[in-house]
Amino acid sequence: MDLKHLSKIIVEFYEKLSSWEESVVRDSGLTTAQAHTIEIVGHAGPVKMKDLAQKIGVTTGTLTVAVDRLEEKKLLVRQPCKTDRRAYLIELTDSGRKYFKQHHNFHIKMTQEIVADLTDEEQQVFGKILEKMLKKI
Amino acid sequence: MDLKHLSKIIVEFYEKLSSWEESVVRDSGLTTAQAHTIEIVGHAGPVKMKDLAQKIGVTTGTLTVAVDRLEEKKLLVRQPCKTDRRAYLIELTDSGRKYFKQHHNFHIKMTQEIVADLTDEEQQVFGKILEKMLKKI
DNA sequence: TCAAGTATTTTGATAATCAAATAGTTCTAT
DNA sequence: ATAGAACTATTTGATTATCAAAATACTTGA
Repeated sequence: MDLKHLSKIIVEFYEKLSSWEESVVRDSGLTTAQAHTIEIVGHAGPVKMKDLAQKIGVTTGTLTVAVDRLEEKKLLVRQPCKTDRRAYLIELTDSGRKYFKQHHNFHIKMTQEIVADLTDEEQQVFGKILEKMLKKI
Repeated sequence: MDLKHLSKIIVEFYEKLSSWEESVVRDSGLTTAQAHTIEIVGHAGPVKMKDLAQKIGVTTGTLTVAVDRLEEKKLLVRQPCKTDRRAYLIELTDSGRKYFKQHHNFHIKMTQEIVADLTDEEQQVFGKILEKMLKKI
Protein backbone atom coordinates (compact mmCIF):
# COMPACT_ATOMS: atom_id res chain seq x y z
CA MET A 1 0.00 0.00 0.00
CA ASP A 2 2.00 2.99 -1.20
CA LEU A 3 1.55 6.50 0.10
CA LYS A 4 0.00 7.85 -3.10
CA HIS A 5 -2.70 5.27 -3.11
CA LEU A 6 -3.39 5.69 0.58
CA SER A 7 -3.60 9.44 0.05
CA LYS A 8 -6.05 8.95 -2.78
CA ILE A 9 -8.45 6.80 -0.83
CA ILE A 10 -8.25 8.95 2.29
CA VAL A 11 -9.19 11.98 0.19
CA GLU A 12 -11.99 10.02 -1.45
CA PHE A 13 -13.28 8.94 1.93
CA TYR A 14 -13.17 12.52 3.12
CA GLU A 15 -15.03 13.79 0.06
CA LYS A 16 -17.68 11.17 0.52
CA LEU A 17 -18.31 12.07 4.15
CA SER A 18 -18.32 15.72 3.17
CA SER A 19 -21.00 15.47 0.51
CA TRP A 20 -23.03 13.17 2.72
CA GLU A 21 -22.93 15.65 5.56
CA GLU A 22 -23.72 18.58 3.29
CA SER A 23 -26.78 17.03 1.73
CA VAL A 24 -28.19 16.08 5.11
CA VAL A 25 -27.55 19.53 6.55
CA ARG A 26 -29.12 21.30 3.58
CA ASP A 27 -32.22 19.15 3.86
CA SER A 28 -32.49 20.23 7.49
CA GLY A 29 -32.86 23.89 6.49
CA LEU A 30 -29.61 25.11 8.00
CA THR A 31 -26.41 26.14 6.27
CA THR A 32 -23.32 24.08 6.95
CA ALA A 33 -21.84 26.90 9.02
CA GLN A 34 -24.96 26.99 11.18
CA ALA A 35 -25.06 23.23 11.63
CA HIS A 36 -21.40 23.23 12.57
CA THR A 37 -22.05 25.89 15.20
CA ILE A 38 -24.88 23.84 16.74
CA GLU A 39 -22.65 20.80 16.68
CA ILE A 40 -19.82 22.50 18.57
CA VAL A 41 -22.11 24.13 21.15
CA GLY A 42 -23.81 20.77 21.63
CA HIS A 43 -20.51 19.18 22.48
CA ALA A 44 -18.95 22.03 24.41
CA GLY A 45 -21.97 23.08 26.45
CA PRO A 46 -22.40 26.72 27.51
CA VAL A 47 -19.47 28.49 25.95
CA LYS A 48 -18.24 32.06 25.49
CA MET A 49 -18.28 33.69 22.07
CA LYS A 50 -14.54 33.93 21.94
CA ASP A 51 -13.97 30.29 22.85
CA LEU A 52 -16.66 29.16 20.46
CA ALA A 53 -15.18 31.22 17.65
CA GLN A 54 -11.85 29.58 18.29
CA LYS A 55 -13.28 26.08 18.33
CA ILE A 56 -15.06 26.72 15.04
CA GLY A 57 -12.09 28.49 13.53
CA VAL A 58 -13.64 31.87 12.66
CA THR A 59 -13.29 35.40 14.00
CA THR A 60 -15.65 36.65 16.71
CA GLY A 61 -17.09 39.07 14.17
CA THR A 62 -18.15 36.18 12.00
CA LEU A 63 -19.56 34.35 14.97
CA THR A 64 -21.63 37.32 16.12
CA VAL A 65 -23.52 37.18 12.84
CA ALA A 66 -23.88 33.40 12.95
CA VAL A 67 -25.22 33.45 16.49
CA ASP A 68 -27.68 36.20 15.49
CA ARG A 69 -29.11 33.91 12.80
CA LEU A 70 -29.33 30.92 15.12
CA GLU A 71 -30.93 32.97 17.84
CA GLU A 72 -33.55 34.14 15.31
CA LYS A 73 -34.18 30.49 14.53
CA LYS A 74 -34.54 29.78 18.28
CA LEU A 75 -31.84 27.11 18.19
CA LEU A 76 -29.60 28.80 20.72
CA VAL A 77 -29.51 31.76 23.11
CA ARG A 78 -27.03 34.22 24.54
CA GLN A 79 -26.98 34.19 28.34
CA PRO A 80 -25.11 37.01 30.10
CA CYS A 81 -22.05 35.59 31.80
CA LYS A 82 -22.31 36.06 35.54
CA THR A 83 -18.63 36.45 36.20
CA ASP A 84 -17.73 38.70 33.28
CA ARG A 85 -20.13 41.34 32.10
CA ARG A 86 -18.38 41.64 28.76
CA ALA A 87 -19.13 38.07 27.83
CA TYR A 88 -22.07 35.84 26.93
CA LEU A 89 -22.52 32.14 27.32
CA ILE A 90 -23.98 30.51 24.24
CA GLU A 91 -26.38 27.64 24.98
CA LEU A 92 -28.66 25.41 22.95
CA THR A 93 -32.41 25.78 23.38
CA ASP A 94 -34.68 22.73 23.48
CA SER A 95 -35.03 22.96 19.70
CA GLY A 96 -31.27 23.26 19.42
CA ARG A 97 -30.76 20.14 21.51
CA LYS A 98 -33.30 18.34 19.37
CA TYR A 99 -31.43 19.31 16.22
CA PHE A 100 -28.17 18.24 17.82
CA LYS A 101 -29.58 14.82 18.72
CA GLN A 102 -31.00 14.30 15.25
CA HIS A 103 -27.68 15.13 13.71
CA HIS A 104 -25.92 12.81 16.11
CA ASN A 105 -28.30 10.04 15.04
CA PHE A 106 -27.42 10.76 11.45
CA HIS A 107 -23.76 10.23 12.28
CA ILE A 108 -24.56 6.89 13.86
CA LYS A 109 -26.59 5.81 10.85
CA MET A 110 -23.85 6.98 8.53
CA THR A 111 -21.30 4.98 10.48
CA GLN A 112 -23.56 1.96 10.29
CA GLU A 113 -23.64 2.19 6.50
CA ILE A 114 -19.93 2.79 6.30
CA VAL A 115 -18.98 -0.30 8.25
CA ALA A 116 -21.89 -2.47 7.14
CA ASP A 117 -19.75 -4.67 4.93
CA LEU A 118 -16.87 -5.08 7.34
CA THR A 119 -16.51 -8.11 9.55
CA ASP A 120 -16.51 -7.57 13.30
CA GLU A 121 -12.78 -8.05 13.29
CA GLU A 122 -12.28 -5.50 10.54
CA GLN A 123 -14.38 -3.00 12.46
CA GLN A 124 -12.21 -3.63 15.51
CA VAL A 125 -9.01 -3.12 13.56
CA PHE A 126 -10.33 -0.07 11.76
CA GLY A 127 -11.35 1.53 15.05
CA LYS A 128 -8.06 0.76 16.73
CA ILE A 129 -6.06 2.17 13.84
CA LEU A 130 -8.16 5.33 13.66
CA GLU A 131 -7.66 5.82 17.39
CA LYS A 132 -3.95 5.38 17.09
CA MET A 133 -3.86 7.94 14.28
CA LEU A 134 -6.02 10.44 16.12
CA LYS A 135 -3.70 10.34 19.10
CA LYS A 136 -0.90 11.58 16.92
CA ILE A 137 -2.53 14.19 14.72
CA MET B 1 -15.93 -1.49 19.12
CA ASP B 2 -19.50 -0.25 19.35
CA LEU B 3 -21.15 1.94 16.75
CA LYS B 4 -21.24 5.06 18.90
CA HIS B 5 -17.57 4.97 19.53
CA LEU B 6 -16.76 4.27 15.90
CA SER B 7 -19.00 7.15 14.89
CA LYS B 8 -17.23 9.44 17.31
CA ILE B 9 -13.77 8.70 16.03
CA ILE B 10 -14.80 8.84 12.38
CA VAL B 11 -16.27 12.29 12.98
CA GLU B 12 -13.13 13.34 14.83
CA PHE B 13 -10.99 12.11 12.00
CA TYR B 14 -13.12 14.01 9.52
CA GLU B 15 -12.93 17.22 11.56
CA LYS B 16 -9.18 16.90 11.78
CA LEU B 17 -8.73 16.52 8.04
CA SER B 18 -11.14 19.35 7.50
CA SER B 19 -9.32 21.90 9.64
CA TRP B 20 -6.00 20.74 8.25
CA GLU B 21 -7.19 21.26 4.70
CA GLU B 22 -8.74 24.62 5.50
CA SER B 23 -5.68 26.10 7.11
CA VAL B 24 -3.47 25.01 4.21
CA VAL B 25 -5.90 26.41 1.66
CA ARG B 26 -6.22 29.75 3.44
CA ASP B 27 -2.47 30.09 3.61
CA SER B 28 -2.38 29.60 -0.14
CA GLY B 29 -4.51 32.68 -0.72
CA LEU B 30 -7.55 30.92 -2.13
CA THR B 31 -10.92 30.29 -0.53
CA THR B 32 -11.93 26.70 0.06
CA ALA B 33 -14.52 26.94 -2.71
CA GLN B 34 -11.84 28.11 -5.12
CA ALA B 35 -9.38 25.42 -4.08
CA HIS B 36 -12.06 22.79 -4.45
CA THR B 37 -12.80 24.01 -7.97
CA ILE B 38 -9.12 23.79 -8.94
CA GLU B 39 -8.98 20.32 -7.42
CA ILE B 40 -11.92 19.04 -9.43
CA VAL B 41 -10.78 20.58 -12.70
CA GLY B 42 -7.32 19.17 -12.06
CA HIS B 43 -8.75 15.69 -11.78
CA ALA B 44 -11.45 15.94 -14.43
CA GLY B 45 -9.44 17.74 -17.10
CA PRO B 46 -11.18 20.12 -19.55
CA VAL B 47 -14.78 20.08 -18.46
CA LYS B 48 -17.98 21.94 -19.27
CA MET B 49 -19.49 24.38 -16.78
CA LYS B 50 -22.57 22.26 -16.28
CA ASP B 51 -20.62 19.07 -15.59
CA LEU B 52 -18.19 20.89 -13.34
CA ALA B 53 -21.04 22.45 -11.36
CA GLN B 54 -22.51 19.01 -10.86
CA LYS B 55 -19.23 17.49 -9.72
CA ILE B 56 -18.72 20.30 -7.21
CA GLY B 57 -22.34 20.25 -6.12
CA VAL B 58 -23.36 23.85 -6.85
CA THR B 59 -25.61 25.52 -9.41
CA THR B 60 -24.15 26.81 -12.67
CA GLY B 61 -24.93 30.32 -11.51
CA THR B 62 -22.65 29.86 -8.53
CA LEU B 63 -19.98 28.33 -10.71
CA THR B 64 -20.04 31.22 -13.18
CA VAL B 65 -18.98 33.55 -10.38
CA ALA B 66 -16.35 31.12 -9.06
CA VAL B 67 -14.81 30.66 -12.50
CA ASP B 68 -14.78 34.44 -12.98
CA ARG B 69 -12.64 34.79 -9.83
CA LEU B 70 -10.29 32.00 -10.80
CA GLU B 71 -9.92 33.37 -14.30
CA GLU B 72 -8.99 36.75 -12.80
CA LYS B 73 -6.38 34.93 -10.74
CA LYS B 74 -5.11 33.25 -13.94
CA LEU B 75 -5.55 29.79 -12.46
CA LEU B 76 -7.94 28.58 -15.13
CA VAL B 77 -9.47 29.64 -18.44
CA ARG B 78 -12.69 29.26 -20.37
CA GLN B 79 -12.10 27.74 -23.82
CA PRO B 80 -14.98 27.88 -26.27
CA CYS B 81 -16.24 24.36 -26.88
CA LYS B 82 -15.75 23.43 -30.53
CA THR B 83 -18.77 21.20 -30.85
CA ASP B 84 -21.27 23.33 -28.93
CA ARG B 85 -21.12 27.08 -29.15
CA ARG B 86 -23.20 27.52 -26.02
CA ALA B 87 -20.61 25.78 -23.89
CA TYR B 88 -17.12 26.37 -22.54
CA LEU B 89 -14.45 23.95 -21.52
CA ILE B 90 -12.78 24.92 -18.25
CA GLU B 91 -9.07 24.17 -18.14
CA LEU B 92 -6.24 24.84 -15.72
CA THR B 93 -3.51 27.27 -16.75
CA ASP B 94 0.14 26.54 -15.98
CA SER B 95 -0.30 28.35 -12.66
CA GLY B 96 -3.42 26.33 -12.01
CA ARG B 97 -1.59 23.10 -12.65
CA LYS B 98 1.18 24.25 -10.35
CA TYR B 99 -1.34 24.94 -7.60
CA PHE B 100 -2.95 21.58 -8.19
CA LYS B 101 0.37 19.77 -7.88
CA GLN B 102 1.27 21.62 -4.70
CA HIS B 103 -2.03 20.72 -3.17
CA HIS B 104 -1.60 17.12 -4.22
CA ASN B 105 1.79 17.12 -2.50
CA PHE B 106 0.15 18.43 0.62
CA HIS B 107 -2.23 15.50 0.57
CA ILE B 108 0.69 13.11 0.32
CA LYS B 109 2.49 14.78 3.20
CA MET B 110 -0.69 14.79 5.25
CA THR B 111 -1.13 11.08 4.60
CA GLN B 112 2.46 10.50 5.63
CA GLU B 113 1.83 12.17 8.98
CA ILE B 114 -1.44 10.34 9.45
CA VAL B 115 0.03 6.90 9.00
CA ALA B 116 3.46 7.65 10.45
CA ASP B 117 2.86 5.65 13.61
CA LEU B 118 1.25 2.66 11.97
CA THR B 119 3.17 -0.48 11.18
CA ASP B 120 3.37 -1.56 7.55
CA GLU B 121 0.80 -4.18 8.28
CA GLU B 122 -1.57 -1.70 9.88
CA GLN B 123 -1.22 0.57 6.86
CA GLN B 124 -2.07 -2.40 4.64
CA VAL B 125 -5.13 -3.26 6.66
CA PHE B 126 -6.26 0.32 6.94
CA GLY B 127 -6.01 0.78 3.19
CA LYS B 128 -7.83 -2.45 2.44
CA ILE B 129 -10.64 -1.60 4.80
CA LEU B 130 -11.03 1.93 3.43
CA GLU B 131 -11.18 0.51 -0.08
CA LYS B 132 -13.82 -1.97 0.90
CA MET B 133 -15.86 0.80 2.48
CA LEU B 134 -15.49 3.11 -0.49
CA LYS B 135 -16.78 0.46 -2.81
CA LYS B 136 -20.04 0.39 -0.91
CA ILE B 137 -20.72 4.02 -0.14
C1' DT C 1 -38.28 26.17 -40.02
C1' DC C 2 -39.56 26.54 -35.51
C1' DA C 3 -40.70 24.99 -30.98
C1' DA C 4 -38.63 22.83 -27.27
C1' DG C 5 -34.66 21.94 -24.91
C1' DT C 6 -29.92 23.04 -23.19
C1' DA C 7 -25.60 25.79 -21.51
C1' DT C 8 -24.36 29.66 -19.52
C1' DT C 9 -24.89 34.19 -17.50
C1' DT C 10 -27.37 37.62 -15.00
C1' DT C 11 -30.19 39.32 -11.28
C1' DG C 12 -31.76 39.87 -6.71
C1' DA C 13 -31.51 38.10 -2.31
C1' DT C 14 -29.36 36.02 1.91
C1' DA C 15 -25.35 34.36 4.24
C1' DA C 16 -20.26 33.76 5.46
C1' DT C 17 -16.17 35.72 6.03
C1' DC C 18 -12.28 38.91 7.40
C1' DA C 19 -9.78 43.01 9.22
C1' DA C 20 -10.20 47.02 11.52
C1' DA C 21 -12.76 50.23 14.38
C1' DT C 22 -15.70 50.78 18.47
C1' DA C 23 -17.90 50.23 23.15
C1' DG C 24 -18.01 48.42 27.41
C1' DT C 25 -15.52 45.70 31.08
C1' DT C 26 -11.71 43.80 33.64
C1' DC C 27 -7.00 43.67 35.05
C1' DT C 28 -2.52 45.52 36.42
C1' DA C 29 0.94 48.31 38.10
C1' DT C 30 1.87 52.07 40.44
C1' DA D 1 -7.48 54.14 43.96
C1' DT D 2 -6.95 54.80 39.40
C1' DA D 3 -5.02 55.34 34.71
C1' DG D 4 -3.91 52.79 31.05
C1' DA D 5 -3.42 48.29 29.00
C1' DA D 6 -5.80 44.20 27.77
C1' DC D 7 -9.85 41.79 26.72
C1' DT D 8 -14.92 40.46 24.94
C1' DA D 9 -18.16 41.24 21.90
C1' DT D 10 -20.33 44.01 18.22
C1' DT D 11 -20.32 46.89 14.19
C1' DT D 12 -18.71 48.35 9.73
C1' DG D 13 -17.22 47.91 5.09
C1' DA D 14 -15.68 44.90 1.76
C1' DT D 15 -15.41 40.49 -0.87
C1' DT D 16 -17.14 35.99 -1.75
C1' DA D 17 -20.54 32.05 -1.92
C1' DT D 18 -24.82 30.61 -2.66
C1' DC D 19 -29.56 29.81 -4.64
C1' DA D 20 -33.76 30.31 -7.56
C1' DA D 21 -35.52 32.33 -11.32
C1' DA D 22 -35.16 35.11 -15.49
C1' DA D 23 -32.62 36.12 -19.61
C1' DT D 24 -29.56 35.01 -23.57
C1' DA D 25 -27.59 32.37 -27.02
C1' DC D 26 -27.35 28.13 -29.18
C1' DT D 27 -28.80 23.20 -30.61
C1' DT D 28 -31.96 19.62 -31.80
C1' DG D 29 -35.85 17.10 -33.34
C1' DA D 30 -40.13 16.96 -35.72
